[in-house]
Amino acid sequence: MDLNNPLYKNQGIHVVLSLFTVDNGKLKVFLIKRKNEPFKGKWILIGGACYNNETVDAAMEREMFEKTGIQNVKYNRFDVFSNPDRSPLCRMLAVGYVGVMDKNRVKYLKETAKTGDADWFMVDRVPALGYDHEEILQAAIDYLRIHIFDSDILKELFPKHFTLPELHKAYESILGKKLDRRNFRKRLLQQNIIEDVGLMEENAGKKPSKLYRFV
Amino acid sequence: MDLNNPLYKNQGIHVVLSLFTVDNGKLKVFLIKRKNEPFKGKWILIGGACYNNETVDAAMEREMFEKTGIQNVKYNRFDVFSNPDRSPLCRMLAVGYVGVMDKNRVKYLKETAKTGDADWFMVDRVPALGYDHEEILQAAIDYLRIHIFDSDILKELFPKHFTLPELHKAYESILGKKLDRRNFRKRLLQQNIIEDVGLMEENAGKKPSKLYRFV
DNA sequence: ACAAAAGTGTTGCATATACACCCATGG
DNA sequence: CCATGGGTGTATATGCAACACTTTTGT
Repeated sequence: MDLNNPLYKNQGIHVVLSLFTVDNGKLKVFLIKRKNEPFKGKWILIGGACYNNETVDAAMEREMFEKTGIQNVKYNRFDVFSNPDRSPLCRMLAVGYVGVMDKNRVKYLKETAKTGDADWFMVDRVPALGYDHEEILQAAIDYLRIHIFDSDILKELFPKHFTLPELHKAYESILGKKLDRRNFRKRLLQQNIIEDVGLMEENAGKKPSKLYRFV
Repeated sequence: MDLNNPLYKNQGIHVVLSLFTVDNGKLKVFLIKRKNEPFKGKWILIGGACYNNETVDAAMEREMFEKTGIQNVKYNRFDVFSNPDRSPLCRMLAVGYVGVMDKNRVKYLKETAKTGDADWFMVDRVPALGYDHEEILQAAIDYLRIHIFDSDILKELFPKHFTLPELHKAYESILGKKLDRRNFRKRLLQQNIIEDVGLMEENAGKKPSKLYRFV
């Protein structure tokens, strides 16, 4: 294999993270406004180049930490995006990830060297995105919906306690449809991924709910 | 993004195909003996570099055609392998694929510029492989076993007709366990991916089976 | 008629869905 | 005491697993 063969010279690897949260019963995604070319002024997903000494997972964790200040959260690698023209500078392969977290824990800087601004957007009100990130985001949403019940990917959405009605609303907003309250409860409880904390909600203005946590 | 930044210079993309067949009731994988460095003399899976003007799927189809003479078959992309040291020459990311085909249709050359030899190996009698291909192969086998019932990936194993007992044996050899004949038949038939041809097996030395084909 | 393998049907279990009632709180 | 929303149970349907008998061929 010849390193200078123009057929496969100047290739690179992107990691791209679709980071979701549920805020006020709405599924939102974290976007960053580019300050530099290419796609200056456009919004994009969290992402960047994978360094030579990193696995793609390590690169994604580094990007997540740099852009959100959060570490050690669960994420899922879900697909590869390899259109040769997806990045204008050189041929970049993208590895796509899905992550979910509590929006209040994300501490992003309004001004950094590479990013101008950052914010959460409702997934049905997303602006035009740079690169092929609209395609990647749509694939990420599809992946999240398919795997929401067979993965504890929502763990980080409630880092401490939560009530089942809260979790129920989160599922409904992600799936975009209603789920029966009672069946939802049974299903989650017999999955053994959540447990009763033994405490109750307080001052809710209604009958208090039990508090649960992910195990 | 700086194209000469040593942090992400000289990266490349491999596509790696674990091509399976079922021969004499045994699951086998297609391996090629390397004729050149690196890993000269070692056996490896089908694979190669992705060119700059190709998607990874296109690169995999090209590699499959170059190594087997077969085109237009179903394959599944299943994971990414990104250990920085997985290839000795430079940092190469690998995209893993699974494919299945009729071994008699594979026309490989015993001598080519890049490969010395090629053969089918029973998956539990595989020699030491070059690169990280043992890890990739194991992941491919796991993927094949998990997805054998929810995909028509076996279509190419029987390009023309087949009997249900034949298909049954193929499933058992891939999964490495027994499956109930009657439940297997019901399950396959109600998936609507196979159909009765209307003909019968001939001269089988036993009660003839109906012939089916994939739709 | 017998051995070998193909073809078919029934039953039970587990999981998911549909659905109705009671309970605790704040006002 | 009433409105709101939380908590629980039961009946039904569907999918998968366990299992036994009949049929067709070659010898």
